[in-house]
Amino acid sequence: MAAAAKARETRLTREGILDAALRMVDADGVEALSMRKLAAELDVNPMSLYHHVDNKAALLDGLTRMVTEGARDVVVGPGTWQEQLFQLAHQFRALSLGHRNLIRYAFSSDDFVQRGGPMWCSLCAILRTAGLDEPESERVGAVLAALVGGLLLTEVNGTMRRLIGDDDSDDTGFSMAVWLLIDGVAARR
Amino acid sequence: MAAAAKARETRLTREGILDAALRMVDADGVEALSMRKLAAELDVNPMSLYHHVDNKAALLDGLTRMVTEGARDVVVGPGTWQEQLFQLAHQFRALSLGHRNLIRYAFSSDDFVQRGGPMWCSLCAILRTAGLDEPESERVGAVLAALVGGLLLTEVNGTMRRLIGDDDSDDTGFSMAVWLLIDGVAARR
DNA sequence: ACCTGAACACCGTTCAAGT
DNA sequence: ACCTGAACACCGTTCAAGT
Repeated sequence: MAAAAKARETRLTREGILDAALRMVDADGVEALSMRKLAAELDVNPMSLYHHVDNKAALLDGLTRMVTEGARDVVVGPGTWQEQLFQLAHQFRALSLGHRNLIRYAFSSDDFVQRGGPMWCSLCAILRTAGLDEPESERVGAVLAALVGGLLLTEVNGTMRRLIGDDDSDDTGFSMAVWLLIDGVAARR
Repeated sequence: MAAAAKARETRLTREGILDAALRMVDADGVEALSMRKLAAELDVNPMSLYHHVDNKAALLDGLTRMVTEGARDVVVGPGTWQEQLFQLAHQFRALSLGHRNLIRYAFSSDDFVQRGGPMWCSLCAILRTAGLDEPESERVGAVLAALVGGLLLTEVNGTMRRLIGDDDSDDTGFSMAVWLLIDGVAARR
């Protein structure tokens, strides 16, 4: 109704929808997100959403796209390739922990780790400075991306915490895993 | 109705429900499983299911329990600890690929890899024969269980296939990852 | 162009009633 | 003890109507 529209400070927008949806997912998980509750949150008719988003699947896709965009500009400082790899992994960890519920969902579907995506590229770059040749660094980069991706899931879904007692602040399990990977890479040089 | 009950060769049973549910999940994924469709498949009133299963969540839980039970009796032949680790990983891979849809769901929730579970125990045993002492083999075992669990998810959700071209029959990506892990373990001895 | 209400085809689950 | 039908409170989404 016009009253509600006027009550909102601004017109309904795709960005506003995504923001509200992400807040809901962060708070209560993907399964708690419904088009109808989202509309209620925005004080809007459920059907209004469909003017800005194709459907619920597209909405969730937009959400993961939005969050993984944040990985586009992770940057590692100077240091040995081991230190760089360690830093990189921890940056991705921090990013993932910021939106655990969404990451958990996104990674169980298949498009979280992307060939040519930020994670994959950063890995390959570091591997080349480690002394791996071009084709080998591509192969190892892909394998490592998969391994780190899987590792991140064990962080966001609580497996790591259950197995090691690892926590958002205590990252011993995660760090151990990353060092193990680094040693594995070292054996390939 | 009595006719339907008589038409069924046997009375409705928890096991029969789980079997049918697993078939549906294997065929079309967890999201395609509904209590109502499952009941239709079994030629039964939807509500009859609730006499054998608490609710849908319990049903899915029972399903994962059923499938992961299969891991209870994986066995590795003789050989070096490296070969044994390699074998073990591949057995879990085969097990996972047999029920990709369910595994994908189970692992995005948090109770797929269990401390003291079959995967974790087998890993620890092998690690001790590799020469790691008791506490170290526990730590490394947990980390490795998380890593292999994550790796398996990249197999069932198609990430590995996308990154490497790995397939059910072609396991180059998976094998590379496992060897990298093995080398990482070797560095810890 | 954007928003809305009514409607459709689904869900999981409770509860009282049947056998 | 097991099964059932009706009912409740939800879903996502389409479509015709409003501004």
